[in-house]
This record gives sequence, C-alpha cells and structure tokens, in this order.
Amino acid sequence: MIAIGEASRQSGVGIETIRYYERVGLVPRPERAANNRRLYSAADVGRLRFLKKCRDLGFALADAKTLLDLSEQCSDDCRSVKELADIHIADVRRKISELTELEAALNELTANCASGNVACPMLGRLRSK
Amino acid sequence: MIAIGEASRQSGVGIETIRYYERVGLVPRPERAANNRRLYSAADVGRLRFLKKCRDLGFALADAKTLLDLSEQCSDDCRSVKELADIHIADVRRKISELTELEAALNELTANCASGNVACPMLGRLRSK
DNA sequence: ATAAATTCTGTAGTCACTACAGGATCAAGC
DNA sequence: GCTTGATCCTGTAGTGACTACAGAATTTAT
Repeated sequence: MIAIGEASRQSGVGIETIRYYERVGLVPRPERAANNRRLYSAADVGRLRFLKKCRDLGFALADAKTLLDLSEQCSDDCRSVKELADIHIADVRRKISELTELEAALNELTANCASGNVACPMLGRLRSK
Repeated sequence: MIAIGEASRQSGVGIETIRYYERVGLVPRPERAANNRRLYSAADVGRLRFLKKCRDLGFALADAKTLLDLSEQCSDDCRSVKELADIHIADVRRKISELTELEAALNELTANCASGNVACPMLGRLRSK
C-alpha cells in the first residue's frame, strides 16, 4: 500500500487529479491509514494508469470511465469498446480536417503580411463583410 | 440602432454570448434605450462579427481581443498581427500532428477488435503496463 | 529539535460559453 | 382594452477536466 504521492508517480496522474477523480466517482475511494492518509493498492494504480492512457488517447473522462468499467467486467465486451473507439476516431478525423482547413485559411490570411505594410491585409479581411 | 436579438442575427454571435462578451469587457457596453434594453450600432455589430471570425479561426478570446484592439487602432500593426497568427498557426499544426498520431494509435488499438473475440485486445493493451 | 516534504480538506479559478429562474416589457391580433 | 407570444432584463449556476491555492496536520530527514 502506497501513499498518494507514490501512486501519482507510478501512474503519471497528478495528485490533485487523483483526488479529483475520487471526488467525481471515477475511481473508488481508497483505503485510509490511521492518520487519514489515502492508501493505494496495485489495482488502484492500475486503474489510474488505465485512465491516464485513455486521456492521452483523447477520450473524454466519461468515455474513459465506460472503458474502465468494461475492463473491470470480466467479459471484455469488444463490441462496445470498438463502438466507442470508432466514434472517437471519427471525432478525431473531423477535428483534423477542421484544423487543416483552419491552417489553410490562416496561411492565406497572413500570406501578404509584410513588415512594410501600411494596412494589414489580415485585419482588413477580418473586418470586411 | 438595433436590439440584441437583431445584433445576434446580423453578427452570428448568440445573445447570451454577446452579453457574456460585454460582461468580461471584450466589447464596450452598448447604449441603452429608455426601457433599459441594449441598443447596438453598426460598429458594434462589426466588432461582434470580427470576434466571431476570430473564434471561427480558433483564436482564443484573449487573442481575438488583441486583434480587435489592433484593428481599432488606425495604424494596422501588421507585425503584431502576423506574430500572433504565426504562433496560432504553429499551435494548429502541433494539434494536427498530435491528432494524427492519436488516430494511428486508435486504429492500431482497434485493428483486432472483432465481434467474436473473447477478450478485447484494446482493453488488454490499455490495461497492460 | 528543527526544517522540509507530504498530506489533508475545502474552496475558487480557468475557458468560453450555456442554461436557467423569475421578472419586465413589447408587438400583434381580436 | 386584453391576451398571447416574443423578446428582453439581471443574476446565478452548470459544463469539462482539471489546477491552484489557503491553512492545518503530520511525517521524514538532518
């Protein structure tokens, strides 16, 4: 059994974030030592690491929770997992294409920005109808 | 002079959002009619439209405010604008590459997810060290 | 014995809105 | 004049996913 600082180090999840996850019911309340400090088991750290990976993959906390719950049920429900992941992949693709368009628009807007300009063409474009 | 609903329609910025922008000092407090209702001028609507475009381009509100201020100063400061935009473009590029990596990782994780599986390989990977 | 590190609770701040609640006023039709 | 519905007002609280304190208690290291 380890303290919260060590659990944070082992899982890569910040101390405040661990307490936040506990507060919102994402992870079960851990045991407490006689001095009221939280005590974490290997399973607890595993859960935190799992959540960390989900977050790194861009899953929302609610989805991460769903995946964690699926993972705790012994029968790995592959279909549910893939459904969730596919929605998320589609989401990521959409974001990529939006950002790509954005980049093009920004490049176009700044293309004629040069230090000698009297009037900034980008501001002009942003101002115009 | 038009009411807030019409200003919202003309600018594409929601009514609540307009009031929010006013509250946080992003746009000047508009005139008020005798009945205390807000009255917007063409210039006010122009400002809202400008902010809308900045937000659509993904600029943070603080940056949008800076651009708006630059735009209101008569001398269009092209250098400051381009600096801000370039930082933002770099930001967008970074996000795109992060998301692209993410998409690859997600595809890899779900590649072997099939409905007949007993154990989900994605969950397995998320659980493992 | 003292200093530094860690932990605790609880609250508030972040960003950019969004969603009410509860009331006032306005415009249009009868 | 009256009713109905649309619009507007203020103020507060919620969202997501943390992050940053304040102020206290305790533990660990020197």
